[in-house]
Amino acid sequence: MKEQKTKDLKIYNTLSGTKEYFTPIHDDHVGMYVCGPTLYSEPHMGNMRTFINFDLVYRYLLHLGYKVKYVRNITDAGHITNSAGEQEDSIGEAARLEQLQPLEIVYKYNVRFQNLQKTYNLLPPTIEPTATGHIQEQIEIIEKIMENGFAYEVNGSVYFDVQTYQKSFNYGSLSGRKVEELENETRDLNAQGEKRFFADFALWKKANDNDMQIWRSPWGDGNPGWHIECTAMSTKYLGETFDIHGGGLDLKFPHHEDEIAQSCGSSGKTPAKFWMHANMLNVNGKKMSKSLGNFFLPQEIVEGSTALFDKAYTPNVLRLFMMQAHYRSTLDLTQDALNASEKGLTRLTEAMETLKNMAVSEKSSIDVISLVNSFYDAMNDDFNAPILVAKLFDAVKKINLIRDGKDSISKEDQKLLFTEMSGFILDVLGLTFESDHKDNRLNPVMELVLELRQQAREKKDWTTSDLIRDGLKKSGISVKDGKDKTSWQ
RNA sequence: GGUCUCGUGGCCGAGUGGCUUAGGCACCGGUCUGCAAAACCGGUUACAGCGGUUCGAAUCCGCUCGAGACCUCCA
Repeated sequence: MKEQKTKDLKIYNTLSGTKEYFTPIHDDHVGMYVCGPTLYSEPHMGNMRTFINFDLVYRYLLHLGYKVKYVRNITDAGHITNSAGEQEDSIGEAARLEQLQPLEIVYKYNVRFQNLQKTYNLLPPTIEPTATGHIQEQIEIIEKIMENGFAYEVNGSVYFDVQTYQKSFNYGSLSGRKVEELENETRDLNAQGEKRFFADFALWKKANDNDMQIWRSPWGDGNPGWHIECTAMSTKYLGETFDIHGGGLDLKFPHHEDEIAQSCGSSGKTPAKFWMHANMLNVNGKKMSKSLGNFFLPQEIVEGSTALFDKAYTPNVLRLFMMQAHYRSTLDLTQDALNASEKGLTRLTEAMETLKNMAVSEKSSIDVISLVNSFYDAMNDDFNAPILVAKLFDAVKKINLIRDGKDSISKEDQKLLFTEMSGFILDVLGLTFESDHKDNRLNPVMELVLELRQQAREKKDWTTSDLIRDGLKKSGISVKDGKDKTSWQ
């Protein structure tokens, strides 16, 4: 089934602005590069959304049977943020604030980031290369660009020469910008500094006196420009051209545009066939961002320690919530929406339990094949996870109807449906079916308490049974009387 | 100021020319239950406004209003 589904995958390509059928460059091998975090602080939930979305992409490609090489970089070298070199680099600034060395900062936040990946059930990329580990590769790419005449040195710094580049290539092809219009768009025209042209960007920046990270180069001591690390590392691990390049929408311009320029300027080739951009996570309609201060830390949400939410949510809830919106749409993070996903997750989980232990019939009254096909069709349409989730809930409704005897399912169909639903829920969406009852000491106690209540109920001693129920309620445990047995949560 | 995107029912959020009642949650009705909750089934509510194209538009075009993103570090 998967083989015939593989060729139907369509991906929205930012380069063309349309959905295109996806065919890997090398048979069933896929090369994917995604821009990772700059580790000057703990990644917030907005950052996580992008990583979760590309985790979905990675997981579905694997599910289809592709062999995927997934490279996601760690930016551990700070970059001077404007061309005049006035602002401190982000990592250096954090290092000063926390009175640590830059690599201590990076290491500290990398440990947290790795933990977050486990918490949110992100599959580890094939490689997570660091910028500081690839300074030499970056220098070599810069030298190639200079050899090709698309860069120039000024006073120990090297800049990409956009005007010369324009004669052979088209700067702005990804973001749909035109160089001649860019000048009018630029808000700050005073930041030209040493550059020949306002749109030129730094490939290498001469060290300042207060720089905490400095490397040697043919042009003297300094540090690499903002965009060159991605070009160096994607080239090293995936080659000059590879299948998919992903990142947050806010990196489209100038970061990804400059990556394309650097690749074309060095190898003459556009690096990726498909460019994918994940949209932003919003809070009250505004992009979650560090500078606005409207961010939640992924760990805080799980711990229930955010000021805006009055309770904790599991990583599963957050994942399902994000999967209910398409990766190219903005998504508003609200407590109501999280509550909705939380309830939905319970329903989905319980239906899977029902399906697993379901009584089967001779024949099916439902069309399992077309149900399963709808899962693939959803994901093949540019990874449309919200449609997939909707189809899964359609299946949930069927499962419940079968359980109630209003529909029936054959043994083969039951097995197929369970396998496919499990595959999509666990492997593709990355959810887990962990039990809520993790406390091994509490479990036997609750069993005992509920047994006592059951005995009271059998004696019609409602006073005692309600006393137990209400008492548990006060400690946050709700009792659910099912048809056969009583459960708790 | 420039470029671009979006505006769907109480909330989140799919859909992009003609039955999608998308889906989740909430709400209402029912089943179940000692009661309540839970669970399950069923149901209601929409396409920012105005105009145009079309046999037909939430979907295409124009205008108005509103929101957001990028142009500076950003996932």
